[in-house]
Amino acid sequence: MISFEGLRLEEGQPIYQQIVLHVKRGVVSGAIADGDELPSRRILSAVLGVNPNTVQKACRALEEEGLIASHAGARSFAVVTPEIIAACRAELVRGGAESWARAARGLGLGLDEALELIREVWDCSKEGEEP
Amino acid sequence: MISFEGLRLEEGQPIYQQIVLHVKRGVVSGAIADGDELPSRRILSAVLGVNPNTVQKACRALEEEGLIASHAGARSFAVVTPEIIAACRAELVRGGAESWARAARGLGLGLDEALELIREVWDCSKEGEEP
DNA sequence: TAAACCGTACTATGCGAATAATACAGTCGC
DNA sequence: GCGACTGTATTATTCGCATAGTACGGTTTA
Repeated sequence: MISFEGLRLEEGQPIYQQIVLHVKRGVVSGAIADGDELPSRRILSAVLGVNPNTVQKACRALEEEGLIASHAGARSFAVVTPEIIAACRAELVRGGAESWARAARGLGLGLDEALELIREVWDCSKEGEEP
Repeated sequence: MISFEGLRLEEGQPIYQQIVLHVKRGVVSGAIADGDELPSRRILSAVLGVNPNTVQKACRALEEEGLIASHAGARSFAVVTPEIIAACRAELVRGGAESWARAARGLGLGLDEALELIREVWDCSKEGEEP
């Protein structure tokens, strides 16, 4: 069963996108394997404290991207292939790195400064991680 | 006069926040100096192709943060102090670095992999820069 | 088979962002 | 002083996100 315990909803971004992102992170980190079952729409919405329609919207998006498969009437389950893992990894890590690098360059940072900054905040980012 | 030529509006984020971000980037990169005049709300809204109220909302936010000063009836101008530059720099670069580092760690990357990824996308981010 | 669960769809409502169209008062240059 | 500009405020409308409630048909399982 796919876990949504670590999902902390934040405002400023659509909830259904945060749910999609949580699944993609799980796929990339290996927490979600091929064939893993999703909680039902109703149960997941109760767990997250959001509306079932919001969960359904996220599931619809996930199915359109091929990350889950839904048989009307039965539980949905994850579809994880090496191609999907690679696609999610590229989207999540590399996409974020590119946008940050572009921003840093636009702000006048050099490569060495950027690398040093990452080194600094890397240790900082260790604090506050869940056990 | 503060330039907004390089501002390319994207959907998915409130326009007024993008305007605020553009000004902060200009302050950090040195493109905006203390006392620089802003285009009028009406002219800027025409240039960006958005509603004057949206520009006004951005200007209101900028004034509340102390980045611009507005005398009712006269042109607004930028207020750039070393403290403001430091604050903007911290908010823009370090904030982005922290969030990306946290995401990369959550995805199972190590520091060395993260640094290597930044090195890769750094060259990639050079392409597509405006002259 | 029948109850309990599942995915899916639909309409209605509230809210914030953005748009649109004004209106008013203060400042500047002639 | 006067006209052209400025910042500021107001109301109404549209759109996407989230909520709320309900309904239908398929699947599972006891």
